[in-house]
Amino acid sequence: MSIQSRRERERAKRERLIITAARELAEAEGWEAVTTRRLAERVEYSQPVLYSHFTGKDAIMAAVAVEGFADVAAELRAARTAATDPRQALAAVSAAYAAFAEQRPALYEAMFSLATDLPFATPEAPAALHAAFGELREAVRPHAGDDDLGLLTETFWSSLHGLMTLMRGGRLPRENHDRRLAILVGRFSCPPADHA
Amino acid sequence: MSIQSRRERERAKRERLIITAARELAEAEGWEAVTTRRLAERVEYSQPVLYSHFTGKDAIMAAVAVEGFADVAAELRAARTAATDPRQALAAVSAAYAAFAEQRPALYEAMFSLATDLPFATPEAPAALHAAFGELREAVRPHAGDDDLGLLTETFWSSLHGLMTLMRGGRLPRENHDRRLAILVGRFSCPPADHA
DNA sequence: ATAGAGGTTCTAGCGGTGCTAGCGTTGCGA
DNA sequence: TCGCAACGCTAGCACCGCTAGAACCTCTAT
Repeated sequence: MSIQSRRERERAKRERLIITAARELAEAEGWEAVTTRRLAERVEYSQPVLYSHFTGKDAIMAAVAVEGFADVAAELRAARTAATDPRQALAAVSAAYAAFAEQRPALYEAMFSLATDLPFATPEAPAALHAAFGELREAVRPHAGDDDLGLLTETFWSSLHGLMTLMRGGRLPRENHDRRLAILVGRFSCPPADHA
Repeated sequence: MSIQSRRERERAKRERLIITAARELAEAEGWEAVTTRRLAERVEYSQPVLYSHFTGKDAIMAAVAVEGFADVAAELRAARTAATDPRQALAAVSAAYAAFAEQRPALYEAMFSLATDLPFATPEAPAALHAAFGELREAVRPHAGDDDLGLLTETFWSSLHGLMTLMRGGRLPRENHDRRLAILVGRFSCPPADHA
């Protein structure tokens, strides 16, 4: 019993080691530099050890992504609770989201571009993901007007995601990023009084 | 002179063949199935021939992407000019954009996710790209209010892009796509009367 | 007509990828 | 102390993008 539990502990520790090594390597040199050989070398085990913990490279990236959801949820929460009025809260949360994507590009990529088999808009999705989405939803809530809150949050989140993805891919010039963000917040914090 | 021009014609024809073969293969099986070996086999030449036309696989994808810009520009234009009032025009253009992304996922991916070395927001960008952006801009123009038209268009485009990428990646459920699109159009077709 | 020159295309291979079969070792349990 | 099971390793598979150099084919000039 004791021996087995010790082994399980060591296994879990090694699994954490793999995840953080993958994350560090990705943040330092990008995901294309994260090969199973380099990752194995970094954790000082052979390649097949990775496959005793994860079904494949995708699963490792998914594990890194789950870490990221917890991080972004915390930062969004901090931004939202520090704000005073609803409009400023939306702006602050947007800025926090953008800063996260900008400062941790590889992590962001794992969360929203790679790791395609992660469950998202279902109850099976990681708790941290629900937490992050919840922060966005609370920031959006005062601006819902007649719109469905969940769908509005998804739409706003998509807009933020689009801005960050296109900017990182060189599709949008970096210089006017703040102004674009302000425009987005302005449009979403204007609840359409009447749709007629 | 004649011989040389014939050779150039044949070369150009073969280049078109490569591009369309890459596009068809990508649309049929996704870009991960487009390997230089399979592509070469499909055009019935050996691999090195590809490299006598393009600097690498990235350049082939970029060529496919440029084709896509022309296509999407045409469809956006058709949607915009068929509309009667500004609000409906914005909705129609959005729907056309979404339909394009939905029906040609591989082409869309080449345009906006892969092919990272394409010049975008500069005069050197492909003419078809400017045309596509121009269609969006004209659809957005009546809704600009106090916002800068160019930046507003970029922001709106980002939102559309975010919706489509997240949906294609399984991050958003497909079912409420139309409602999200309607929310987006509603928010952007409501020019904020006062920012105070 | 024919030999040579030049350009074009092919075969073969390099170093890398994700992943895995199967062997050798190690350390626990009887 | 000995057998066995679990574990991690070496070695290798099929594939990737890409390229050097040989082979071939066409056009030119004698």
